[in-house]
Amino acid sequence: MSADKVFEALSSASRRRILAFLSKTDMTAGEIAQRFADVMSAPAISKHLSLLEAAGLVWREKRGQSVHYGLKEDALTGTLVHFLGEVCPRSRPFRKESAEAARRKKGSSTT
Amino acid sequence: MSADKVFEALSSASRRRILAFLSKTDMTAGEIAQRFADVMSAPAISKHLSLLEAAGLVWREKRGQSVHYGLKEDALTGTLVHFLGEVCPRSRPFRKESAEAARRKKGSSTT
DNA sequence: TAATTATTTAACTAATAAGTTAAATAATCA
DNA sequence: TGATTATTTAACTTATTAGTTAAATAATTA
Repeated sequence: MSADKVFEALSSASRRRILAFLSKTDMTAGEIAQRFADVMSAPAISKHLSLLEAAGLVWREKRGQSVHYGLKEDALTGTLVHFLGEVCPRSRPFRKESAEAARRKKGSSTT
Repeated sequence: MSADKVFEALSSASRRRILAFLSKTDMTAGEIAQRFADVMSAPAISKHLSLLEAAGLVWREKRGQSVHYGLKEDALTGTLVHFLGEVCPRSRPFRKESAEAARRKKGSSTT
């Protein structure tokens, strides 16, 4: 679950697309492979999923014949937010976004 | 300034260290090279800086003999926050971090 | 102008990555 | 058991990356 592995995993547009696809719901390897069949073979998807799992960004669970994969949102956001904290401790846009998120969360009580 | 180039740029631990080093203040290519001299040559640093600039993560300005580089925080946070929004629209840790950031910003008025 | 300093470019090497197809493994079902 | 389905592993190819040293470029100064 090192930052190295996370950023390595995120460096591929294919893997980022897989993560985005998983954001809606978890899915089997076959479903994911089918979704990207126009662009990549099933073994290629399988390798991407292994790498994503090694980076700690997805979980994997075998159920019967299929293997289900799901996003580990906390690992992803944790790493990126931590990195942002290191590199831009006082970034304006991040704080802006943060303030918005906090506002949405609380309703308009802080407005 | 594509997300592709940003994630590509961030995939290297060396480049992430350069970014973190630039977070304190901007610096000349020579100063940066000196900082990492134990681990990498000046031409290697120069290539990393070019790549970071191509990704839109740093600016470059020639002043006299030297070339100064500085972090473009907004580009970095913008890309990562946008990506998080796509992949984990309702991530808990991000919101938690967001709430903290908002709190720090406002003082303890919301506590 | 010649020498020095700062940085980048060129040419190269070694390692790694992303994809391929074919074969192996594992679970289910007739 | 044998066939089918789902997924992964193996073996391989091609392209890219990160680094190297040596040479080129550009600005400054003696």
